[in-house]
Amino acid sequence: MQIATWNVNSLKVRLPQVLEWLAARPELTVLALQETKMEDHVFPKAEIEAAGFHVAFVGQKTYNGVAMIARAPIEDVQFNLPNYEDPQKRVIAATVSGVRVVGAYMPNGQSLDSDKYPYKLAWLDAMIEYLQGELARHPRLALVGDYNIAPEDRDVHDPKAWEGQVLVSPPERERFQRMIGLGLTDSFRLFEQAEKAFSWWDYRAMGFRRNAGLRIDHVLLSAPLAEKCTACVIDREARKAERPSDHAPVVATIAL
DNA sequence: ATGGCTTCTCGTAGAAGA
Repeated sequence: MQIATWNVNSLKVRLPQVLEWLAARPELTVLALQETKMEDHVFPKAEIEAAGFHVAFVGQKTYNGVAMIARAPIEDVQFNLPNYEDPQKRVIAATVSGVRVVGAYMPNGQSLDSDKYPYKLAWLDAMIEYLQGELARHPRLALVGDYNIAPEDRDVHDPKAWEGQVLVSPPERERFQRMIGLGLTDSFRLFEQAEKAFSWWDYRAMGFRRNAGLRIDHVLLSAPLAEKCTACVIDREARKAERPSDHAPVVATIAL
């Protein structure tokens, strides 16, 4: 099976790209989307189902919003973190083909001196606590999405320039490592990868052309899945599209 | 690249993203 994640930065704008991308990947089992930026009553459910997919979603106007599109039924859907009261729609979890898939749009944090930074850290703490229970219930678990954390300096185009900034700060990275400590594996690092491999590039300053990016979108796998993972790739081609999202999809292949 | 795009909105400027 293949599990993918993609921050589409508005599904309204990106729906045609998403459907085209899925059509070109018949092996793809489930795709988690972030930043759909739409309320549920305007979500393009009918279009996605007409294309032959199952879909589940939760969103809000302007910000956040997550969804899951799959070729197999999407079962036992849960929205948001049950242990964290939050009006922001950032989490969708469901079982697809026997795998518990947790799709998350983790907070950005804005900057270290912003109110959004302590929110980010508290949110990540709640996610970690939630994952402990989920991993106990679901041995086959994938945590996918936009983490808004570049785990290591090699995930940053210019570590010196980014030092101490949000997305790379030690408290954020420590929380990423705590997720790893729960028994999850960063599937991307199971394999030899090109240097300077990123999943997000700034729209400004020719970020993509200069490869001035960050690797902040991840597919983390529990041990039974990591053992059977045969590939994890970032699809840079999607970032070359007309009107692209600033994020590229990440796809993990698991021999299940 | 020092914030230079892109998206959104009770819109036409400002906030937010990362």
